[in-house]
Amino acid sequence: MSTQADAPRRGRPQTLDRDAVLKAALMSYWADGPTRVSIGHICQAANVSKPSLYREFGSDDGLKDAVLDLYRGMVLAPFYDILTTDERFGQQIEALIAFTIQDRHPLGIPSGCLQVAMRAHNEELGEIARKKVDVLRHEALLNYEKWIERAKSRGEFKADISSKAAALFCDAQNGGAMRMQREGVPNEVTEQTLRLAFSTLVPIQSLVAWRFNVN
Amino acid sequence: MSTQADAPRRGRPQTLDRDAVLKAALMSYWADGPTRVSIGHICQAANVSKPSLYREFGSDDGLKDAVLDLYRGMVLAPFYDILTTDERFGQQIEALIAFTIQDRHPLGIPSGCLQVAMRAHNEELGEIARKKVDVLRHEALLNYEKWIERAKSRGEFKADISSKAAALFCDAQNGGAMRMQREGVPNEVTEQTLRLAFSTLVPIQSLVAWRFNVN
DNA sequence: ATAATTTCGTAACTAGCGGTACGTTATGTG
DNA sequence: CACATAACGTACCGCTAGTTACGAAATTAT
Repeated sequence: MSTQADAPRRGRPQTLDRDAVLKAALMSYWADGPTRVSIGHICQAANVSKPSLYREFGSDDGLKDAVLDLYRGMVLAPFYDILTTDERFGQQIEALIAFTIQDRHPLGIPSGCLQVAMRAHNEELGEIARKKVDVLRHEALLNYEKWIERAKSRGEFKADISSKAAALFCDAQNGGAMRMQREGVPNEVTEQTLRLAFSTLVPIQSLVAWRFNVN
Repeated sequence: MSTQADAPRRGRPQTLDRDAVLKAALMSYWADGPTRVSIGHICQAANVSKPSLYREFGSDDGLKDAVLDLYRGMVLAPFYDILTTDERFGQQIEALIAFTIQDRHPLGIPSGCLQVAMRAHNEELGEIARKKVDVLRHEALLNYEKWIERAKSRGEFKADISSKAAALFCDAQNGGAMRMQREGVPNEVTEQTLRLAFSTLVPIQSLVAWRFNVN
C-alpha cells in the first residue's frame, strides 16, 4: 500500500528517503527562509549527498517546487478547508484566526508561513518554484473568493466590496499576521489586529451592536 | 553653502559624488530588491569603482545603512508628516491612502516600499542595516501610535483597541498595500482594501452613515 | 622641484554556492 | 560467476559576490 509499487527493480536499491529530504528541506526553508538555506545545508540536515538530492529533484528549483507541494498539503489545505465548512461566516472567521495565531512552539512548527516567505522572495526563485508560488497564490485568492461569494449569498457578508477585492484583503490580513508572528509580535496582539480587520466583513462581531444602519 | 565646508585639503581631490552614488543605490535597491543588487551593479550604475565605494561607505552593510537614511528623508518623513497635520482623523486617513496609492510611473519612482522590502529581507542584511531597519520600524510604529492617541483624545478614533495594536494594524495595512502594488494589483483595488481596513478606525467614512451607534 | 598626502581604479583574492564527472557499490539477470 | 543496471558519494568545476593590495595620479606644503 505504499505510494510506489515496490517491484524489485534492477540495480542498486535506492537508499534516499524522498519524504525525509522533503521534510528536512521544508523545515529549513520555513525556519530560515527559502533563500538563506543552501542545498549543502539541506544535504547535511537530511544526511544525503548532493548528487543524490540532484538525482531526485533535478535542481534547487525542483526541490523548492516539491517542498511547496508538500507545504500545500500539510498546511494550506487544512487552512482553506475552514472556508468550506458549514459553519456561519463569523464562525469561520473565528476558526481562521484561531488557526493563524495558534502557538507553534508546542507543535515544533516554525513561526510564519512558508508561502508568504516564498512570495516575498519571489524574484530570487527559479522559474519552476516561482510558477508554483503563483499557482498557490491564485489558489488562495480563489478559495477566499468562493468563500466570500457564498457568505454574500447567505447575507452574512456586509462589506460593500467586490469578492475579488475582499479576497485580496483577506490574503493581505493573513500575510500581515504571519509577518507579525515572525517578527515576534505577541499572538494576542496579532489576534487583535486580525479581529479588527475582519470585523469589517461581518455585520455583528461578538456583541457590538448598532441599529438603523442607513443604506 | 554646500553641506561640506570646502576647505582645500591636501591630497588628490575626491571625485566621488556621495549623493549620486546613494541615489543610484537607492533606486537599484528599491526597484530590484536590496538582496538582488550587487555592489558591482551599483558601481556600474553610479559609474564609480568598487574601492571608491568601499572607501566612502565601508561595506555593503554601510551602504545599505546610508541608503536607508536617505529613504527615510525622501519618502518616510513626508509620509509620516501626514500624521501630524491639523486635519481631522478621517482626512488624514484619506491623505495616507492617497499617498500610498499614487501612480508612481509619472514620477519615475519604483513601485513598492524599500522599507517593506528591507524588512522582508531582514535576515539577509548585515548587522548595521538590520539595526537601521529596526529603528525605522519602531519609528513608524511610534508615529502611528502618537497619531492614534491624538485621534482618541479628540474622540475621532472609534475602534476598541490599544494604540500600540492599532499602530501595528496600520503598519500592516500599509505594508500590504505596498506589496499589492509591487505584485501588480491595480491601484483602485488596493485603494478599496485600504478603505475597508481603515473604515474600522473611524466611525463615519465618506458618506456611509449610520445613526444611533449604541455604545 | 620635491616631498607628503590623499584619492583613484585595475586586478586580484576568498568564500560559498549550484551543479556534475566519475569511479564505486549493491542489486538483479543469465 | 560474470554482466548489466542503477544509485551511491568524493571531489571537483565554474561562477558570482564581497572585499582588498597596490601602484598610479592629483593635489597641497616646504
